[in-house]
Amino acid sequence: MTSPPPKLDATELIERFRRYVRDHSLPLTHQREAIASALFSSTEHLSVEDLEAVLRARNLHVGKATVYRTLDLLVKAGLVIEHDFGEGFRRYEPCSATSHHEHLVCLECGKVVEFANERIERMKALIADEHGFRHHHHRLEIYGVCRECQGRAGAPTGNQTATTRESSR
Amino acid sequence: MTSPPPKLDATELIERFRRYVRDHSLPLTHQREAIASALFSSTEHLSVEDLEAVLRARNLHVGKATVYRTLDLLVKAGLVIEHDFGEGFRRYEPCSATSHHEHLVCLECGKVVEFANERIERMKALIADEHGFRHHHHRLEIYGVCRECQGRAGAPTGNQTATTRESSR
DNA sequence: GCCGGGTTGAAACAGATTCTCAACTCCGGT
DNA sequence: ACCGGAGTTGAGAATCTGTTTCAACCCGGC
Repeated sequence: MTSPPPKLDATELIERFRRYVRDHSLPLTHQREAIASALFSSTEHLSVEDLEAVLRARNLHVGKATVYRTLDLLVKAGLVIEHDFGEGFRRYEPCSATSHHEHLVCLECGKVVEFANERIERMKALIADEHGFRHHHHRLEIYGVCRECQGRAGAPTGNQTATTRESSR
Repeated sequence: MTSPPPKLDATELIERFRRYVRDHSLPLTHQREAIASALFSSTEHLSVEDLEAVLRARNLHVGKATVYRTLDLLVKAGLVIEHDFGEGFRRYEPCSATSHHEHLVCLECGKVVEFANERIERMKALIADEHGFRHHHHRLEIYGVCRECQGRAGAPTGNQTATTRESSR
């Protein structure tokens, strides 16, 4: 369909993390490596819960406080991007090679598709400018129903109501 | 800079709310009127905490459960829009006359400026289409520093305190 | 005024994230 | 290899937003 989103590979990201930690004279602990490696080895948008599952599957026990602290560190290091899709918790994504991208979120199955659009990018800078804002970052998410879920939902009109998967929060 | 965002005025909104409640054979309680009126009388994006402050200032005691329930009702009635600016809590805005708009958020002082852009609107529909999504709604926020805060910048110490209410989350 | 269903509010609860603090680990210097 | 101290860890408590519970109460039709 479009370009498959190419990520920096896990080892490269780990390498950068080691360098960051060293350059800031912080200790490089097993936990930090475990968390970074677990997150970098995924191309998904992981929640803390997801991440803990990965660690558990690798037979590693890491306290949640440490998970949160390390994620903050990774974000600060610029190696991980934090997302809030309005689910009531955050998701984390390894920093991808593609400069910047937006997200399409399926309301039925939760699938997240990434896309980039040069024109929207430019327009945002323009709008910020118009209003005298110094642009820092932005957030664009489109919520809808993906092709697969549309097929599955086939029924006539009034499913407008039935569609929502009503994330409690 | 562009069009000033004209809101439906408070009395009109209250009127619609009364109609909605009546048409759904729900009781019109004092609490509901108080909450609706407090919210409608503001043009800000109020948090629940803000709203409770307004009610307190009017010497009205309303339980928070009722505040949340009434806000849900107002959202369902289409008279109020719910926002999540990633602060860890939600904000509510009286439904404006301008069909749809996006938000510029100042990272320093928290000011929120609204804007609408037809072209971005169209582009979003297009992108959803491209990826086979049935567009439901979206969310676009641009974060930056407003003109006033830019001027104030450079200065060392924190007005940061006075302005932002620095949500921890 | 009576009745009954919907509403209210205080408090308990839930889920995500942060804080606390004693024990422990990393790592540079020896 | 050993020391020491600064930084980290983890279990649990605490916090924060938001929801649920449930007995008492109000609205509105009769």
